[in-house]
Amino acid sequence: MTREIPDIVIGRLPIYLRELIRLADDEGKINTSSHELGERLGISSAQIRKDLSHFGEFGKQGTGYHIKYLIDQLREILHLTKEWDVALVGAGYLGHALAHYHGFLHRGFRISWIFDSDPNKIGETMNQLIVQDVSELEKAVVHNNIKVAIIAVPISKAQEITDRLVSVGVRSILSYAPIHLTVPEGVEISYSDPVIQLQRMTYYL
Amino acid sequence: MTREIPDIVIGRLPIYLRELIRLADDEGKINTSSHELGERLGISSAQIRKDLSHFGEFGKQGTGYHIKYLIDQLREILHLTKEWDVALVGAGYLGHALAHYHGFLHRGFRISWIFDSDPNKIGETMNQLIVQDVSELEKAVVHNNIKVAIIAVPISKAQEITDRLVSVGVRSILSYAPIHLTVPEGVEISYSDPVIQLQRMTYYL
DNA sequence: ACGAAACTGTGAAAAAATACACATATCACG
DNA sequence: CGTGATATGTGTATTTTTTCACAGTTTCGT
Repeated sequence: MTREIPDIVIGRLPIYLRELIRLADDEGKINTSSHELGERLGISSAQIRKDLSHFGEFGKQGTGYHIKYLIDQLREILHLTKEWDVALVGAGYLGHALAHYHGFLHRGFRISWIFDSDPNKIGETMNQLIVQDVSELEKAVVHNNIKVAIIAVPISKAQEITDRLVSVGVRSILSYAPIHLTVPEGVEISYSDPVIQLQRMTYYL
Repeated sequence: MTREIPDIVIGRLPIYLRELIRLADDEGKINTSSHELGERLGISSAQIRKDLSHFGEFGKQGTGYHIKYLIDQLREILHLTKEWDVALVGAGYLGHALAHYHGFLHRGFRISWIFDSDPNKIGETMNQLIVQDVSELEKAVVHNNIKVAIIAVPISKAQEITDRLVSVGVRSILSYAPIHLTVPEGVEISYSDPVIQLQRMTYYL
């Protein structure tokens, strides 16, 4: 049972989780089914059941899933039972937007440090946090045992910042720099480049 | 040859394009190979060749690919030979960051309109553009024949804005709202939710 | 108490995506 | 001019992912 679970399955779990929370909190539902969830997400019910079956049996035949219970299970699977401290590198427009984003806190993450190299930005306050000199990066990451970081720096600095983060123990990186980054085995990286997404879609236009 | 090309293949083309441009512009290279490109992107060379072979024969045996030529071909395939006007809906922190992002212009997109519903934001200037009342959305989209939009509004308004965009002809939507949106057949949608990406990675922590 | 309806979890089948491996072409260089 | 090194494009094999379809459980209404 606990063999290697496909990455593609892991990638769908947060989407299930997000929709389940919406079902529970916004619509006050208690139970749901793979069919209902799939309908809402544009995913087949069989796929949802198969995905969940990698981790255990969370539903009940005839009844479906108890939403709160499934949410708890998914949170455990995804290691979201604690709140992860996140280091944000880059305090430009995007860093600013991320610093003020309210969506992290209820979903398992807290931006706890913001770094920049621009002397004009260092010392500035962003949503309660003071922008730190990026030269303090390693010290802060080690000292606070940070495992998760977000990179919002220019292309030219992205690989260097990545290397520095990895060197002090960061193992999950979300990068907004439009460039492929090289990381060692065991470090997860995820990209967000709006242009890549738009370009994919214009193919169909 | 011109049968249906898998979406997953289309999704990789912009990544190839981005790296090729980097190879040409930043490193001054003239030629490359599927091996070199794959090495840099963490993709197998066979996959790159197979992907490209869906569209034609762009390389030369023994030599590889002429970068500029391949860039041009990819731009044609992805319909990036013209510049797409983009409507940005939502002028909050994120909309602000997107409005100021310099990465669109050289890669085929121009944010041409920004909309918001907040009277305090309407009329404000953002990177040369004046924030418009969202009630003008339909008129502007139709009048300027806009096909591409970016949504940076709260969850509660995302589906409504999506429906309105679609109703006036928008067919490619990039949404930053953390919610699944329903669109009719023939409309492409792409999501960006940093939390989903982070949650996927914490599984491995 | 019982039949119909609504579900799950899962082997097995089907489909899709990736990797292999090789015939063939080009180039550099002696 | 010939040889070795380097590459492509692609048919085929392999692997991965998705879908099918059904036995079995639960609930509900009567």
